[in-house]
Amino acid sequence: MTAYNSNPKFYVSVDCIIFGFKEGHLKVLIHQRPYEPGKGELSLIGGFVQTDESVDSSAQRILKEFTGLDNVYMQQLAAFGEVERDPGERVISIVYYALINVDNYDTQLSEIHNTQWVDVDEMPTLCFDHNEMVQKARRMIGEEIKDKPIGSNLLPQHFTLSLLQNLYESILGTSIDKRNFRRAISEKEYIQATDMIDKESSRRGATLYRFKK
Amino acid sequence: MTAYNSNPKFYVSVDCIIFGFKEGHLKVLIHQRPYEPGKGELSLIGGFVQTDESVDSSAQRILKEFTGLDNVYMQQLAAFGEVERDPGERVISIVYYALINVDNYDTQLSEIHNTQWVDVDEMPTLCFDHNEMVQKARRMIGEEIKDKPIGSNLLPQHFTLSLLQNLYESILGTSIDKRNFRRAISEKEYIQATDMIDKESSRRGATLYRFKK
DNA sequence: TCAAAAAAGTGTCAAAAACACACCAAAAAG
DNA sequence: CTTTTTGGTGTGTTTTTGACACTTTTTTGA
Repeated sequence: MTAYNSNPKFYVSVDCIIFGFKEGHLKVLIHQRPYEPGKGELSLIGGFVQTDESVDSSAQRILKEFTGLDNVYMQQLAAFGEVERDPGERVISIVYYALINVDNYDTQLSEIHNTQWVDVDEMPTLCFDHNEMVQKARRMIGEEIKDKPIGSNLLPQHFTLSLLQNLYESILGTSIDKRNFRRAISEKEYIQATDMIDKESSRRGATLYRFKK
Repeated sequence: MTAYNSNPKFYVSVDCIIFGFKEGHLKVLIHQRPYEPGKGELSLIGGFVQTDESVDSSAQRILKEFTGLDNVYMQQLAAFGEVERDPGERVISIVYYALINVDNYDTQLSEIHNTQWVDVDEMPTLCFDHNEMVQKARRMIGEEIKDKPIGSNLLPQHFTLSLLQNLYESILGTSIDKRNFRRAISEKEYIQATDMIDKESSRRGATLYRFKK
Protein backbone atom coordinates (compact mmCIF):
# COMPACT_ATOMS: atom_id res chain seq x y z
CA MET A 1 0.00 0.00 0.00
CA THR A 2 1.44 3.34 -0.95
CA ALA A 3 -0.60 6.47 -1.33
CA TYR A 4 -4.19 7.26 -0.56
CA ASN A 5 -5.04 7.83 -4.18
CA SER A 6 -4.61 4.23 -5.19
CA ASN A 7 -7.72 3.59 -3.12
CA PRO A 8 -11.35 4.19 -3.99
CA LYS A 9 -13.62 6.75 -2.39
CA PHE A 10 -17.17 6.27 -1.22
CA TYR A 11 -20.29 8.21 -0.52
CA VAL A 12 -20.80 8.16 3.21
CA SER A 13 -24.27 8.75 4.54
CA VAL A 14 -25.63 9.21 8.00
CA ASP A 15 -28.94 7.69 9.00
CA CYS A 16 -30.63 8.78 12.18
CA ILE A 17 -33.05 6.73 14.19
CA ILE A 18 -34.97 9.39 16.01
CA PHE A 19 -36.86 7.99 18.95
CA GLY A 20 -39.69 9.78 20.68
CA PHE A 21 -42.19 8.78 23.35
CA LYS A 22 -45.75 9.56 22.50
CA GLU A 23 -49.15 8.15 23.41
CA GLY A 24 -47.51 5.71 25.76
CA HIS A 25 -45.34 4.16 23.10
CA LEU A 26 -41.84 4.41 21.81
CA LYS A 27 -41.92 5.84 18.30
CA VAL A 28 -39.50 6.34 15.44
CA LEU A 29 -39.53 9.26 13.06
CA ILE A 30 -39.62 8.27 9.40
CA HIS A 31 -40.52 9.86 6.10
CA GLN A 32 -41.04 9.08 2.46
CA ARG A 33 -37.91 9.21 0.41
CA PRO A 34 -38.19 12.23 -1.86
CA TYR A 35 -35.75 10.93 -4.48
CA GLU A 36 -34.54 7.84 -6.24
CA PRO A 37 -33.68 5.13 -5.56
CA GLY A 38 -36.61 4.01 -3.51
CA LYS A 39 -38.52 7.23 -4.06
CA GLY A 40 -41.75 7.12 -2.08
CA GLU A 41 -40.60 4.27 0.12
CA LEU A 42 -40.40 4.77 3.84
CA SER A 43 -37.02 5.67 5.14
CA LEU A 44 -35.12 6.80 8.17
CA ILE A 45 -33.96 10.37 8.32
CA GLY A 46 -30.65 10.63 6.54
CA GLY A 47 -28.20 12.60 4.50
CA PHE A 48 -24.64 12.64 3.25
CA VAL A 49 -21.50 13.50 5.12
CA GLN A 50 -19.86 16.67 3.82
CA THR A 51 -16.18 17.43 3.63
CA ASP A 52 -16.12 20.14 6.28
CA GLU A 53 -17.84 18.24 9.06
CA SER A 54 -17.07 15.22 11.19
CA VAL A 55 -19.41 12.29 10.95
CA ASP A 56 -20.80 13.15 14.38
CA SER A 57 -21.53 16.72 13.37
CA SER A 58 -23.09 15.50 10.19
CA ALA A 59 -25.55 13.52 12.28
CA GLN A 60 -26.29 16.58 14.38
CA ARG A 61 -26.82 18.70 11.31
CA ILE A 62 -29.23 16.23 9.79
CA LEU A 63 -31.15 15.91 13.02
CA LYS A 64 -31.49 19.65 13.20
CA GLU A 65 -32.65 19.91 9.60
CA PHE A 66 -35.47 17.50 10.26
CA THR A 67 -36.51 18.37 13.79
CA GLY A 68 -35.17 21.83 14.51
CA LEU A 69 -33.46 20.39 17.58
CA ASP A 70 -29.98 21.05 18.86
CA ASN A 71 -28.08 19.51 21.73
CA VAL A 72 -29.83 16.24 21.57
CA TYR A 73 -28.79 12.95 23.12
CA MET A 74 -27.31 11.03 20.24
CA GLN A 75 -25.14 7.94 20.02
CA GLN A 76 -23.48 6.17 17.19
CA LEU A 77 -24.97 2.77 16.54
CA ALA A 78 -22.87 1.16 13.81
CA ALA A 79 -21.66 1.44 10.27
CA PHE A 80 -23.51 -0.45 7.56
CA GLY A 81 -21.33 -1.33 4.64
CA GLU A 82 -22.75 -4.06 2.44
CA VAL A 83 -21.87 -3.51 -1.21
CA GLU A 84 -25.44 -3.59 -2.46
CA ARG A 85 -27.19 -2.04 0.49
CA ASP A 86 -28.15 1.03 -1.51
CA PRO A 87 -29.38 -0.06 -4.95
CA GLY A 88 -28.40 3.25 -6.53
CA GLU A 89 -24.77 3.71 -5.71
CA ARG A 90 -22.28 2.29 -3.29
CA VAL A 91 -22.97 4.12 -0.05
CA ILE A 92 -21.57 3.34 3.36
CA SER A 93 -23.92 4.45 6.07
CA ILE A 94 -23.06 5.39 9.61
CA VAL A 95 -26.06 5.14 11.83
CA TYR A 96 -26.95 7.14 14.90
CA TYR A 97 -29.88 7.06 17.22
CA ALA A 98 -31.26 10.11 18.96
CA LEU A 99 -33.71 10.48 21.80
CA ILE A 100 -35.92 13.53 21.64
CA ASN A 101 -38.75 15.03 23.57
CA VAL A 102 -41.61 15.14 21.10
CA ASP A 103 -42.98 18.30 22.69
CA ASN A 104 -39.98 20.29 21.53
CA TYR A 105 -40.29 19.01 18.04
CA ASP A 106 -40.89 21.50 15.26
CA THR A 107 -44.13 20.41 13.59
CA GLN A 108 -43.66 22.81 10.70
CA LEU A 109 -40.52 20.98 9.73
CA SER A 110 -42.48 17.79 10.02
CA GLU A 111 -44.80 18.95 7.26
CA ILE A 112 -42.02 20.17 5.05
CA HIS A 113 -40.21 16.87 5.25
CA ASN A 114 -43.30 14.74 5.37
CA THR A 115 -42.20 12.98 8.49
CA GLN A 116 -44.35 10.77 10.69
CA TRP A 117 -44.00 8.92 13.94
CA VAL A 118 -44.45 5.17 13.81
CA ASP A 119 -44.70 2.80 16.72
CA VAL A 120 -41.51 0.86 17.16
CA ASP A 121 -43.59 -2.29 17.69
CA GLU A 122 -45.42 -1.79 14.44
CA MET A 123 -42.66 -0.78 12.08
CA PRO A 124 -43.65 -0.82 8.43
CA THR A 125 -41.16 -2.05 5.88
CA LEU A 126 -38.50 0.56 5.37
CA CYS A 127 -36.17 0.89 2.42
CA PHE A 128 -32.78 -0.79 2.16
CA ASP A 129 -31.46 -2.09 5.49
CA HIS A 130 -33.27 0.48 7.61
CA ASN A 131 -35.43 -2.03 9.49
CA GLU A 132 -32.32 -3.83 10.63
CA MET A 133 -30.92 -0.54 11.88
CA VAL A 134 -34.03 0.15 13.95
CA GLN A 135 -33.96 -3.27 15.55
CA LYS A 136 -30.38 -2.89 16.53
CA ALA A 137 -30.96 0.58 17.96
CA ARG A 138 -33.87 -0.62 19.98
CA ARG A 139 -31.80 -3.34 21.59
CA MET A 140 -29.19 -0.73 22.36
CA ILE A 141 -31.45 1.70 24.19
CA GLY A 142 -32.96 -1.24 26.08
CA GLU A 143 -29.52 -1.85 27.53
CA GLU A 144 -28.88 1.80 28.13
CA ILE A 145 -32.04 2.57 30.04
CA LYS A 146 -31.21 -0.03 32.67
CA ASP A 147 -28.50 2.10 34.17
CA LYS A 148 -28.39 5.47 32.53
CA PRO A 149 -30.79 8.39 32.90
CA ILE A 150 -31.58 8.51 29.21
CA GLY A 151 -35.30 8.71 29.95
CA SER A 152 -34.79 12.42 30.58
CA ASN A 153 -34.37 12.91 26.86
CA LEU A 154 -37.70 11.36 26.00
CA LEU A 155 -39.93 12.72 28.74
CA PRO A 156 -41.16 16.19 29.63
CA GLN A 157 -39.32 17.83 32.46
CA HIS A 158 -41.88 16.68 35.01
CA PHE A 159 -43.58 13.33 34.79
CA THR A 160 -45.47 10.85 36.89
CA LEU A 161 -44.08 7.49 37.86
CA SER A 162 -46.81 5.84 35.83
CA LEU A 163 -45.60 7.58 32.71
CA LEU A 164 -42.03 6.64 33.50
CA GLN A 165 -43.02 3.02 33.97
CA ASN A 166 -44.85 3.20 30.68
CA LEU A 167 -41.68 4.36 29.01
CA TYR A 168 -39.60 1.56 30.49
CA GLU A 169 -42.17 -1.01 29.51
CA SER A 170 -42.35 0.30 26.01
CA ILE A 171 -38.60 0.35 25.54
CA LEU A 172 -38.02 -3.04 27.11
CA GLY A 173 -41.09 -4.65 25.63
CA THR A 174 -42.03 -6.23 28.96
CA SER A 175 -44.45 -5.43 31.73
CA ILE A 176 -43.01 -4.49 35.08
CA ASP A 177 -44.44 -4.94 38.55
CA LYS A 178 -45.47 -1.56 39.87
CA ARG A 179 -44.07 -1.92 43.36
CA ASN A 180 -40.79 -3.37 42.23
CA PHE A 181 -40.49 -0.65 39.63
CA ARG A 182 -41.08 2.10 42.15
CA ARG A 183 -38.57 0.64 44.52
CA ALA A 184 -35.97 0.44 41.74
CA ILE A 185 -36.61 4.04 40.75
CA SER A 186 -36.43 5.31 44.31
CA GLU A 187 -32.95 3.81 44.49
CA LYS A 188 -31.76 5.77 41.47
CA GLU A 189 -30.28 8.97 42.68
CA TYR A 190 -30.84 10.72 39.38
CA ILE A 191 -34.63 10.70 39.66
CA GLN A 192 -36.33 12.69 42.38
CA ALA A 193 -39.80 13.66 43.46
CA THR A 194 -40.90 17.27 43.27
CA ASP A 195 -43.62 18.82 45.41
CA MET A 196 -45.86 19.21 42.40
CA ILE A 197 -48.92 17.14 41.72
CA ASP A 198 -50.23 16.26 38.31
CA LYS A 199 -53.98 16.67 38.18
CA GLU A 200 -54.48 16.07 34.48
CA SER A 201 -53.89 12.45 33.88
CA SER A 202 -55.55 10.85 36.85
CA ARG A 203 -58.45 11.41 39.17
CA ARG A 204 -56.50 11.13 42.30
CA GLY A 205 -53.52 13.20 41.20
CA ALA A 206 -49.95 11.92 41.06
CA THR A 207 -46.65 13.22 42.33
CA LEU A 208 -44.49 14.67 39.61
CA TYR A 209 -40.89 13.56 39.38
CA ARG A 210 -37.92 14.93 37.53
CA PHE A 211 -34.39 14.00 36.53
CA LYS A 212 -31.67 15.68 38.52
CA LYS A 213 -29.01 17.16 36.32
CA MET B 1 -30.99 16.84 -1.89
CA THR B 2 -31.12 15.37 -5.33
CA ALA B 3 -28.51 13.09 -6.75
CA TYR B 4 -25.61 11.29 -5.20
CA ASN B 5 -23.08 13.19 -7.22
CA SER B 6 -23.71 16.51 -5.56
CA ASN B 7 -22.12 14.91 -2.49
CA PRO B 8 -18.48 14.33 -1.69
CA LYS B 9 -16.76 10.98 -1.47
CA PHE B 10 -14.33 9.80 1.17
CA TYR B 11 -11.57 7.35 1.70
CA VAL B 12 -12.88 4.72 4.06
CA SER B 13 -10.39 2.69 6.01
CA VAL B 14 -10.74 -0.27 8.30
CA ASP B 15 -8.65 -0.56 11.42
CA CYS B 16 -8.45 -3.86 13.28
CA ILE B 17 -7.73 -4.27 16.93
CA ILE B 18 -6.38 -7.78 17.04
CA PHE B 19 -6.41 -9.20 20.53
CA GLY B 20 -4.43 -12.22 21.61
CA PHE B 21 -3.74 -13.85 24.96
CA LYS B 22 -0.12 -14.55 25.62
CA GLU B 23 2.09 -14.89 28.68
CA GLY B 24 -0.90 -14.44 30.91
CA HIS B 25 -1.83 -11.09 29.44
CA LEU B 26 -4.20 -9.65 26.91
CA LYS B 27 -2.19 -8.28 23.99
CA VAL B 28 -2.84 -6.18 20.93
CA LEU B 29 -1.10 -6.61 17.60
CA ILE B 30 0.48 -3.44 16.25
CA HIS B 31 3.12 -2.49 13.73
CA GLN B 32 5.12 0.44 12.47
CA ARG B 33 3.38 2.39 9.75
CA PRO B 34 5.31 1.76 6.55
CA TYR B 35 4.17 4.95 4.82
CA GLU B 36 3.31 8.57 5.38
CA PRO B 37 1.70 10.20 7.22
CA GLY B 38 3.05 8.97 10.51
CA LYS B 39 5.62 6.72 8.88
CA GLY B 40 7.44 4.78 11.57
CA GLU B 41 4.84 5.51 14.23
CA LEU B 42 3.04 2.65 15.88
CA SER B 43 -0.31 1.82 14.41
CA LEU B 44 -3.12 -0.65 14.46
CA ILE B 45 -3.47 -3.02 11.56
CA GLY B 46 -5.44 -1.31 8.84
CA GLY B 47 -6.19 -0.81 5.20
CA PHE B 48 -8.66 0.76 2.82
CA VAL B 49 -12.08 -0.48 1.82
CA GLN B 50 -12.23 -1.48 -1.83
CA THR B 51 -15.18 -1.15 -4.17
CA ASP B 52 -15.89 -4.82 -4.58
CA GLU B 53 -16.11 -5.74 -0.91
CA SER B 54 -18.36 -4.92 1.98
CA VAL B 55 -16.83 -3.17 4.95
CA ASP B 56 -17.07 -6.40 6.93
CA SER B 57 -15.24 -8.37 4.28
CA SER B 58 -12.66 -5.66 4.04
CA ALA B 59 -11.92 -6.20 7.72
CA GLN B 60 -11.63 -9.94 7.15
CA ARG B 61 -9.31 -9.44 4.22
CA ILE B 62 -7.03 -7.16 6.20
CA LEU B 63 -6.96 -9.54 9.13
CA LYS B 64 -6.00 -12.35 6.81
CA GLU B 65 -3.25 -10.32 5.17
CA PHE B 66 -1.62 -9.66 8.50
CA THR B 67 -2.21 -12.89 10.39
CA GLY B 68 -2.99 -15.54 7.81
CA LEU B 69 -6.19 -16.26 9.71
CA ASP B 70 -9.65 -16.89 8.36
CA ASN B 71 -12.95 -17.36 10.13
CA VAL B 72 -12.04 -15.31 13.09
CA TYR B 73 -14.32 -13.85 15.72
CA MET B 74 -14.62 -10.23 14.73
CA GLN B 75 -17.01 -7.48 15.70
CA GLN B 76 -17.48 -3.96 14.55
CA LEU B 77 -16.58 -1.44 17.20
CA ALA B 78 -17.44 1.97 15.79
CA ALA B 79 -16.79 4.45 13.02
CA PHE B 80 -14.31 7.24 13.66
CA GLY B 81 -15.02 10.29 11.60
CA GLU B 82 -13.33 13.42 12.89
CA VAL B 83 -12.27 15.70 10.05
CA GLU B 84 -8.64 15.90 11.06
CA ARG B 85 -8.17 12.42 12.49
CA ASP B 86 -5.79 11.45 9.71
CA PRO B 87 -3.35 14.30 9.09
CA GLY B 88 -2.77 13.26 5.49
CA GLU B 89 -6.21 13.13 3.94
CA ARG B 90 -9.77 12.98 5.11
CA VAL B 91 -10.31 9.34 6.00
CA ILE B 92 -13.26 7.84 7.80
CA SER B 93 -12.28 4.73 9.67
CA ILE B 94 -14.47 1.84 10.61
CA VAL B 95 -12.97 -0.12 13.43
CA TYR B 96 -13.24 -3.81 14.21
CA TYR B 97 -11.80 -5.93 16.94
CA ALA B 98 -10.81 -9.53 16.48
CA LEU B 99 -9.95 -12.24 18.97
CA ILE B 100 -7.37 -14.73 17.83
CA ASN B 101 -5.54 -17.68 19.22
CA VAL B 102 -1.90 -16.67 19.08
CA ASP B 103 -0.82 -20.26 18.48
CA ASN B 104 -2.45 -20.25 15.06
CA TYR B 105 -0.81 -17.02 14.11
CA ASP B 106 1.51 -17.01 11.14
CA THR B 107 4.85 -15.76 12.45
CA GLN B 108 6.30 -15.40 8.97
CA LEU B 109 3.67 -12.80 8.21
CA SER B 110 4.57 -11.15 11.47
CA GLU B 111 8.10 -10.57 10.19
CA ILE B 112 6.98 -9.36 6.81
CA HIS B 113 4.66 -6.78 8.33
CA ASN B 114 6.84 -6.00 11.29
CA THR B 115 4.08 -6.66 13.74
CA GLN B 116 4.45 -7.06 17.48
CA TRP B 117 2.25 -7.89 20.43
CA VAL B 118 1.94 -5.28 23.11
CA ASP B 119 0.33 -5.65 26.50
CA VAL B 120 -3.02 -3.91 26.58
CA ASP B 121 -2.10 -2.49 30.00
CA GLU B 122 1.10 -1.00 28.66
CA MET B 123 0.03 0.46 25.36
CA PRO B 124 2.57 2.77 23.77
CA THR B 125 1.35 5.89 22.03
CA LEU B 126 -0.16 4.96 18.72
CA CYS B 127 -0.72 7.20 15.74
CA PHE B 128 -3.88 9.25 15.17
CA ASP B 129 -6.83 8.18 17.30
CA HIS B 130 -5.73 4.56 17.61
CA ASN B 131 -5.26 4.59 21.38
CA GLU B 132 -8.83 5.73 21.81
CA MET B 133 -9.94 2.85 19.62
CA VAL B 134 -8.10 0.32 21.75
CA GLN B 135 -9.59 1.64 24.96
CA LYS B 136 -13.06 1.43 23.60
CA ALA B 137 -12.52 -2.09 22.29
CA ARG B 138 -11.21 -3.22 25.61
CA ARG B 139 -14.27 -1.97 27.42
CA MET B 140 -16.36 -3.80 24.84
CA ILE B 141 -14.79 -7.21 25.27
CA GLY B 142 -14.97 -6.74 29.03
CA GLU B 143 -18.74 -6.57 28.65
CA GLU B 144 -18.82 -9.42 26.21
CA ILE B 145 -16.86 -11.92 28.23
CA LYS B 146 -19.33 -11.70 31.08
CA ASP B 147 -21.95 -13.65 29.22
CA LYS B 148 -20.59 -14.86 25.93
CA PRO B 149 -18.13 -17.67 25.26
CA ILE B 150 -15.67 -15.41 23.49
CA GLY B 151 -12.80 -16.85 25.51
CA SER B 152 -12.80 -19.78 23.10
CA ASN B 153 -11.29 -17.52 20.48
CA LEU B 154 -8.34 -16.53 22.60
CA LEU B 155 -7.45 -19.82 24.27
CA PRO B 156 -6.12 -23.12 22.99
CA GLN B 157 -8.73 -25.82 22.60
CA HIS B 158 -7.97 -27.25 26.01
CA PHE B 159 -7.07 -25.10 28.95
CA THR B 160 -6.94 -25.18 32.72
CA LEU B 161 -9.25 -23.15 34.91
CA SER B 162 -6.27 -21.21 36.16
CA LEU B 163 -5.48 -20.09 32.66
CA LEU B 164 -9.11 -19.20 32.06
CA GLN B 165 -9.19 -17.17 35.25
CA ASN B 166 -6.03 -15.47 34.13
CA LEU B 167 -7.73 -14.48 30.92
CA TYR B 168 -10.77 -13.07 32.70
CA GLU B 169 -8.61 -11.14 35.11
CA SER B 170 -6.53 -9.73 32.32
CA ILE B 171 -9.54 -8.66 30.27
CA LEU B 172 -11.43 -7.21 33.20
CA GLY B 173 -8.40 -5.73 34.89
CA THR B 174 -9.49 -7.06 38.28
CA SER B 175 -8.54 -10.01 40.42
CA ILE B 176 -11.18 -12.63 41.00
CA ASP B 177 -11.67 -14.99 43.92
CA LYS B 178 -10.74 -18.48 42.82
CA ARG B 179 -13.67 -20.29 44.38
CA ASN B 180 -16.23 -17.80 43.23
CA PHE B 181 -14.74 -17.89 39.76
CA ARG B 182 -14.94 -21.66 39.58
CA ARG B 183 -18.50 -21.65 40.76
CA ALA B 184 -19.44 -19.10 38.10
CA ILE B 185 -17.70 -21.11 35.39
CA SER B 186 -19.32 -24.36 36.44
CA GLU B 187 -22.69 -22.68 35.93
CA LYS B 188 -21.87 -21.78 32.33
CA GLU B 189 -23.11 -24.54 30.13
CA TYR B 190 -20.70 -23.68 27.36
CA ILE B 191 -17.58 -24.64 29.30
CA GLN B 192 -17.02 -28.24 30.28
CA ALA B 193 -14.37 -30.41 31.86
CA THR B 194 -12.61 -33.06 29.81
CA ASP B 195 -10.99 -36.17 31.24
CA MET B 196 -7.56 -34.90 30.33
CA ILE B 197 -5.03 -33.61 32.78
CA ASP B 198 -2.46 -30.96 32.07
CA LYS B 199 0.91 -31.97 33.47
CA GLU B 200 2.98 -29.14 32.04
CA SER B 201 2.03 -26.07 33.91
CA SER B 202 1.72 -27.29 37.45
CA ARG B 203 3.23 -29.87 39.72
CA ARG B 204 0.02 -31.41 40.77
CA GLY B 205 -1.62 -31.45 37.33
CA ALA B 206 -4.87 -29.72 36.45
CA THR B 207 -8.03 -30.80 34.72
CA LEU B 208 -8.31 -29.51 31.18
CA TYR B 209 -11.53 -27.81 30.13
CA ARG B 210 -12.94 -26.90 26.77
CA PHE B 211 -15.66 -24.82 25.18
CA LYS B 212 -18.61 -26.77 23.89
CA LYS B 213 -19.56 -25.75 20.39
C1' DT C 1 14.02 -39.46 52.16
C1' DC C 2 12.07 -35.84 53.76
C1' DA C 3 11.02 -30.96 53.92
C1' DA C 4 9.66 -27.14 51.27
C1' DA C 5 7.44 -25.11 47.41
C1' DA C 6 3.94 -24.60 43.99
C1' DA C 7 -0.36 -24.96 42.02
C1' DA C 8 -5.08 -27.51 42.17
C1' DG C 9 -9.08 -28.16 44.21
C1' DT C 10 -13.05 -27.66 47.36
C1' DG C 11 -17.80 -25.54 50.78
C1' DT C 12 -20.24 -22.44 53.81
C1' DC C 13 -22.21 -18.49 55.63
C1' DA C 14 -23.93 -13.70 55.15
C1' DA C 15 -25.48 -9.87 52.58
C1' DA C 16 -27.69 -8.02 48.77
C1' DA C 17 -30.65 -8.14 44.94
C1' DA C 18 -34.54 -9.83 42.48
C1' DC C 19 -39.03 -11.32 42.37
C1' DA C 20 -43.84 -12.41 43.49
C1' DC C 21 -47.79 -10.69 45.33
C1' DA C 22 -52.84 -7.58 47.10
C1' DC C 23 -55.01 -4.05 49.18
C1' DC C 24 -56.39 0.84 50.56
C1' DA C 25 -56.72 5.95 49.23
C1' DA C 26 -58.26 9.84 46.74
C1' DA C 27 -60.84 12.13 43.48
C1' DA C 28 -64.02 12.49 39.57
C1' DA C 29 -68.09 11.13 37.07
C1' DG C 30 -72.56 9.87 36.82
C1' DC D 1 -73.46 8.23 47.23
C1' DT D 2 -71.80 4.57 44.33
C1' DT D 3 -68.75 3.39 40.78
C1' DT D 4 -64.67 4.00 38.31
C1' DT D 5 -60.01 5.12 37.76
C1' DT D 6 -55.39 5.73 38.92
C1' DG D 7 -51.94 6.46 42.83
C1' DG D 8 -49.62 4.63 46.31
C1' DT D 9 -47.59 1.29 49.64
C1' DG D 10 -44.64 -3.49 52.36
C1' DT D 11 -43.28 -8.19 53.16
C1' DG D 12 -41.61 -12.67 52.60
C1' DT D 13 -38.99 -15.92 49.40
C1' DT D 14 -35.59 -17.07 46.29
C1' DT D 15 -31.53 -16.21 43.87
C1' DT D 16 -27.20 -14.22 43.35
C1' DT D 17 -23.07 -12.35 44.92
C1' DG D 18 -19.22 -12.00 47.76
C1' DA D 19 -16.02 -13.05 51.51
C1' DC D 20 -13.17 -16.34 53.31
C1' DA D 21 -8.93 -20.94 54.45
C1' DC D 22 -7.40 -25.25 54.27
C1' DT D 23 -6.05 -29.88 52.10
C1' DT D 24 -4.13 -32.46 48.10
C1' DT D 25 -0.71 -33.74 44.87
C1' DT D 26 3.60 -33.67 42.91
C1' DT D 27 8.24 -31.83 42.09
C1' DT D 28 12.54 -30.08 43.63
C1' DG D 29 16.47 -29.90 46.14
C1' DA D 30 18.65 -30.05 50.78
